[in-house]
Amino acid sequence: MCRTRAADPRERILAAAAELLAEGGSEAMSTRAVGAAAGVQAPTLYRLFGDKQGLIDAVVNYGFERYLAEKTSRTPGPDPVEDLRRGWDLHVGFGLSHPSFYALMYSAARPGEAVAAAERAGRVLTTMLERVACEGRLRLPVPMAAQMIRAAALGVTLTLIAEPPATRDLALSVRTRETVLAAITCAPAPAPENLTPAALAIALDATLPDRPHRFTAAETALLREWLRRLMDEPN
Amino acid sequence: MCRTRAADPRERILAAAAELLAEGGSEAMSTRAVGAAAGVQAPTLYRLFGDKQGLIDAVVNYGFERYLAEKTSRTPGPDPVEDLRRGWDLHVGFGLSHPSFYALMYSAARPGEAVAAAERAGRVLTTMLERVACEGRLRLPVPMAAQMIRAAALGVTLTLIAEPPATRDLALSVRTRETVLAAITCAPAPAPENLTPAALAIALDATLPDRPHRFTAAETALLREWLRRLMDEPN
DNA sequence: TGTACATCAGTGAACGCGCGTTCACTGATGTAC
DNA sequence: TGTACATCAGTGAACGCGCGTTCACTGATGTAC
Repeated sequence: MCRTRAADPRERILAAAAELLAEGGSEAMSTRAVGAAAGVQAPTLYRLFGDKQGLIDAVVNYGFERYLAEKTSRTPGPDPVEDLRRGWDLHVGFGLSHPSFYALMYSAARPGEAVAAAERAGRVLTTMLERVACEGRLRLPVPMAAQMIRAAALGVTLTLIAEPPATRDLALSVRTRETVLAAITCAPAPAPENLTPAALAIALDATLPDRPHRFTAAETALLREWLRRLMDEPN
Repeated sequence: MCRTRAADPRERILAAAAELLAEGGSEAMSTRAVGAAAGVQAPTLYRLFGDKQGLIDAVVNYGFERYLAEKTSRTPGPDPVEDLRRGWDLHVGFGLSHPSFYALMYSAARPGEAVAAAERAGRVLTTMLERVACEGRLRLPVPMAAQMIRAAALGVTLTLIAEPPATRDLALSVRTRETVLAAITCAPAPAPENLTPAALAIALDATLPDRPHRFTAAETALLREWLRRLMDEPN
């Protein structure tokens, strides 16, 4: 018996759905089309993924995972700001090479709930920013910095996706990236003048565990409040 | 005969469609629902708007127009950068108060074609930037600056829309706005040190008519090429 | 002023399609005795 | 080792719905003579 298809129907379905999504956008990924392309009857989809939304979530994760896997290792480099730069380019690159996946992941404004893959990417960003903060090189609190980067990268990626590939100009991405990074971070060397109270407060806030050793909950809360007050100090 | 409805069916249909769109998003705006809400049979829609897409375009324009109308006059102020700021806030404000309209206008990634309203807004932005350029205060060529502002505003607006209204923080918008504006423009007073060759080239390029007086087409093209080369001069 | 007719914005009803989903059943696999 | 039975991943076929769209017709309005 020659087997031209993966034995595992789950894998086969995900691959078929991913291809339909890549070729024809989310509209092309109907349950019927997926079933037909994977050589599987409708109830199989429902047993494996619950419902259509479950299938969508699974297939977006599948595409994102595969994109990450084909890229270089995610081990952090020596310069955390350089890591941010690489992460930005990875984000934009994924959007441009998989626009339908990207749209489902980020711009399909389903109320409140984010796709698992997007949340994972968000946590990676937060980790990177905490490393920057620990070096005293972050000018903003981590959540604010993360939100700014994410929003700017989203806008740039969607803008470039909307552009016809012929006129697409990555200069928009590079320029916006550098603008945002410059606004968020300080110079590479932790020069003394960058170790402002604000930068140090941000660094401390990012380093602090949820409940520091020998601190009560109330003390921790007050400390955090003070740190946050310091973050707004002018340079 | 009491008439509780606008006499003009076109107006009635647009109002009904806009309400459906605002309440239930683009899915709720089916031709049948619109017809029922406006008290009109299906063929009337098709005679007035051609097809569903025509209706969508019309209703998005309708919503955008009404939003603009209820805002203050669009007369330019003395400081063109301040106008950019106001325009940014107008953009974000429209997105937050009319998320479904906004999604159709900007993020519904239909291949290539933009909605008329979005194009109009884009032209307003370009005009504002040209005024900034004419004062020698633009660091980037107008199209690049426009694209950066638009991309950043898009990302910020979509991010805030995705946020549940309770945790929405306009600080993201303000911070990103100022970051981008600072990267794009120079100081308010046209201090001599800002009148770099690059800034002046940008100003000249924006001021220049399509075919300057007593210039041939070839001369104009070459001049523009040189100006563009000057724009990349480091500060 | 009155009649015949063209125009056209609307109505009422239906067409056909593709969708997400589910019902009843089959056949292979593993397990208890 | 052999039989009876439970489990469960799959099949084949259908349900019912809402969608965009269109057909054939009506009744009001304006116009020519």
